[in-house]
Amino acid sequence: MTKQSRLPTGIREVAQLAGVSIGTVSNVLNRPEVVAERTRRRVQDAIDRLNFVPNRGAADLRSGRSRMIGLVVPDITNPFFAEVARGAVDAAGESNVAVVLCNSDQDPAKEDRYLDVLEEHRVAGVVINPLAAIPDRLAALRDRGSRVVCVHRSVRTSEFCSVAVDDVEGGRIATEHLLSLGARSVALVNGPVSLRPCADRRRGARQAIKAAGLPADALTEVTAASMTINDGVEAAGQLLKGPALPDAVFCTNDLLAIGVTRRLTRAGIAVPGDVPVAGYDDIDLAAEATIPLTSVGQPKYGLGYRAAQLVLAEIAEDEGHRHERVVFHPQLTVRDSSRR
Amino acid sequence: MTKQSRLPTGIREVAQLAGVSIGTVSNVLNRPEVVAERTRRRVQDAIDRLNFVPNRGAADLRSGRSRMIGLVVPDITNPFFAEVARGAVDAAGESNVAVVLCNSDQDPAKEDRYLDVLEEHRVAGVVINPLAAIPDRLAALRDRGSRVVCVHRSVRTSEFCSVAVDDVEGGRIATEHLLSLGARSVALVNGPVSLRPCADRRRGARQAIKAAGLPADALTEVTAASMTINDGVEAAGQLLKGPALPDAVFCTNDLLAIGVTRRLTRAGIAVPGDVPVAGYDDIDLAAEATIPLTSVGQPKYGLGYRAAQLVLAEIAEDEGHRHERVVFHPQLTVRDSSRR
DNA sequence: ATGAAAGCGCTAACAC
DNA sequence: GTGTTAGCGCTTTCAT
Repeated sequence: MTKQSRLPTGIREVAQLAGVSIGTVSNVLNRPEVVAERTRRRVQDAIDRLNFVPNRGAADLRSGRSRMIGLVVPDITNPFFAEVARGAVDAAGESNVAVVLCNSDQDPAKEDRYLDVLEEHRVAGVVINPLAAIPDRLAALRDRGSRVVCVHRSVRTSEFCSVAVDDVEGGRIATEHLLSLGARSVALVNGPVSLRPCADRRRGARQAIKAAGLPADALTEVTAASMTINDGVEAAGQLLKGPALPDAVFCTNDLLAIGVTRRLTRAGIAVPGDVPVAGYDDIDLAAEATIPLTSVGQPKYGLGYRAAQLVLAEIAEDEGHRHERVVFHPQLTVRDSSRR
Repeated sequence: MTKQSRLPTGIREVAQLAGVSIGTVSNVLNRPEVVAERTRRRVQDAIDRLNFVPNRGAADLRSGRSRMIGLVVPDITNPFFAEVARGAVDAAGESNVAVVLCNSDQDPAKEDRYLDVLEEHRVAGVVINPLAAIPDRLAALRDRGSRVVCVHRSVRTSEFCSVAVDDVEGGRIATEHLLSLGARSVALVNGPVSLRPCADRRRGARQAIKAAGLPADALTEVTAASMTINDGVEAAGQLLKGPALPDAVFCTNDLLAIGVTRRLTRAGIAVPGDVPVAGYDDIDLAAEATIPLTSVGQPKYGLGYRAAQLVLAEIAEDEGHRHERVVFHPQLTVRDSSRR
């Protein structure tokens, strides 16, 4: 361990020890190629000996740049957003950019408070999963100099870069898979269609039915109030009370699917033997369930990673930037719940 | 939307519009009580009209303070640390302190790189789940002016504040619970005892056995190479091959417990009827398993929240601080897997 | 109660 | 190639 001087060592002490000016030290820090090899080494030695760590805040202040971005998610405790965060932090880390984590909790007031904090810190950019109603706030943020990219929520305007995954496609491939198993009728166990993802996934399911040449009523719908395992159990109850069981069940999230599977199994209906089931999101629980669940996965890590990349690129481009709308493709993982 | 001046508005433009000096503006920002009500209002008006947002970085630079802390966890994707992070971010948020998220990935090199970044940003403090070997690095960080508190890992020295949960106690209460069900022998399905938590939980289990007046060999041990569901399945296989089944099984994590339960059930052994099972960590999967799992839970959110509080307190105390070692108590949640 | 002035640690022209 | 100098936007004495 090197001896520490009590006062934080700064660029000038490095300069003094190396016998150069502070400007030169700054140069070896930021544009090493411009300084003579010999001096560069001497300065580097001083830096090492003094254990000097440059003050990024001071540099940022002076240069007008910033080595920080903000990440605003509803809740880092949600595994989906934990993955997104991981991707974003990794991407930022590669450029030595720090990520400030904010949880909006679906609460506009909280979101606003955190955006204020990010603004005060003059972050170079923000990756955000925005609440529906906040486009103006985001525009203001951008006008203040922070680049903004939206993740996993389609923004009407093309004012920002955004990255999302195609839910219509997800609904389609899940349903196609079920149909490929020979199903002629499928039940859609859905959450509130007021939620964009639920509406989109349904749209995809309908497309698949239609494309298969089946009548529209080959797709029956059960709508759950929310999207928990218990809601799935209840939904399956409805299915069981109906006139005829569907040939297959597509649930728009995994918890619903697990609930449905449990209820069906308990009623003596074999999954997948009698009725194959597919879910959505591919949460950990899907793979680890008693009957491993077929599910549509989203490239969560990729979402975050790409979003951070976009924001970093936009920062680097420094004016003259065309917004990009990246759309990822969901991916179907077939497991026992739909294996014949 | 208020009109934006193209150039970011600063304290001086506020001063000009309000007809006061910049010093006064600074005062209404930081010590409102010291400025006359009338002036305060005028300045506040100007701030609002100009939509002025103070530059925290500049303020920090000048004042030597900092409104940021770092959070270093192995992996935010791990639900345990996601909860910890949530707690830390919430606590920091209450003091309007930004949290920079870092994932060390159990990789000393990465941890080191992130600590460098935090150092460059001159964060006021760091909440960290440190790798075993890094005390010196932490000391250096602290000497550089950042307060450091360790979370969920006992640090030998009392050089830092730390917050952790008592694993010995956790092992004890789980085992006591199993014994209270009438078990006279229990199998401990453990991970590598080179891991501190595994060793501690075993110690707790032994304490419980001893306290119940049972011979030491009433506790049999199976050690798994790692701690997944599959390892649990295998461990249960060993149990089944043994001369006699134990009266109960305590697994030092939930995945092991789920694997054990599956294997036992498949072998016709009823859980909890024939053999009650308890796990550890109380992950989501525990409650949602086919047979909901009894498990020892840790106050993850609390760990993070308290850790951040400690670091903020230490920052505020500004010298003359006695390090605190906070120990949380684990809590047993009884579910079907051990319900008679 | 307010204003004037001196920096915080660094970068970026610009001279030499 | 290197040194000088003027700030970045703000806080903080110290006068007034």
